[in-house]
Amino acid sequence: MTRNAEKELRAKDIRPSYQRKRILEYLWETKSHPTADDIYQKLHPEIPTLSRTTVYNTLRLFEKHNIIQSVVIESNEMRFDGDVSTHGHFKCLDCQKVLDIPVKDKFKFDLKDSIVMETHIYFRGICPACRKERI
Amino acid sequence: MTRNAEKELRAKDIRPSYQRKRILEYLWETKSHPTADDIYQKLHPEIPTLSRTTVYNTLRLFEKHNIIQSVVIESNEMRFDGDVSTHGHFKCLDCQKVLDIPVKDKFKFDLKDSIVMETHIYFRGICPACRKERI
DNA sequence: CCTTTTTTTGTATTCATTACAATTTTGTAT
DNA sequence: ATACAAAATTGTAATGAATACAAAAAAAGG
Ligand SMILES: [Mn+2]
Ligand SMILES: [Mn+2]
Ligand SMILES: [Zn+2]
Ligand SMILES: [Zn+2]
Repeated sequence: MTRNAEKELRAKDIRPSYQRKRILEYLWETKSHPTADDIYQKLHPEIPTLSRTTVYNTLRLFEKHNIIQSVVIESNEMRFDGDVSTHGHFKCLDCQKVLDIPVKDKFKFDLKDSIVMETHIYFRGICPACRKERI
Repeated sequence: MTRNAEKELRAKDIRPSYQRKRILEYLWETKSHPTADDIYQKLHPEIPTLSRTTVYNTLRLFEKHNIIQSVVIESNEMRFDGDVSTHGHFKCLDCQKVLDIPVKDKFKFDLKDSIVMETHIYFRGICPACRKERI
């Protein structure tokens, strides 16, 4: 099942420009949780006129429409995720990668008097690959 | 039970200067999860010579020694917490306050191949007080 | 005292993000 | 196709939290 960026953008009343389509497609195909600049660096060769501002604008637009979500772990880098389902993240302090962590939704918090709009769970530590390398 | 900042700093081999003591005491007595600048604004009248740099330096030093923890919810504001126990946070999108949320540690994630050093859980939404005001 | 080490301070710098205005592209009607 | 209006993109300037740096002040140990 391969998703259609153009259709999904139209469904949200967002004009499917080439830049927007490629940014969305890239977020769908990567699991690296890239920063805005990562996305710019990746797409710039393919779209030579691409501007960083467009990347930032597009990401903000997509997030507002719940097409993507931002992942904030370090205060100096906002990462983006094409998977908007509630799931956790693991940031490796060694290789700096951010990995997905499945979250069992059994886990319920007692926030009865609040309105919860977003749930964020993340861990920091050493990922399996880096742990092995340490022997 | 009122904690002694001077003693606890000495125990970690950190010289208990007046600035350091007051920053730590303030983080213990407030539950607001202040930013570095909040702390500066609060203590500046009492310590007229206080520098923002000292606040930043001190917070970084304290975090490295696990005396405090930083709470990152928005990518443009690092907040600080004198409570280093694992607990969740709730950021109200209305009044902008960050509240503590008790986290039952029954909740276990299957991260068997990783080394987990930090666990962070936070929510975004509308806090009980703001919800009431909305009638 | 004097000397060395540590801490604090003010200023300069960095860098991710946002603001803004000009240019380009797209959509629609003539 | 052409003309015009609306929307998207772009480059540059501005913002602001955090850090780097070096000088000044304070503390420690004789
Ligand atoms: Mn993810
Ligand atoms: Mn807290
Ligand atoms: Zn790793
Ligand atoms: Zn509120």
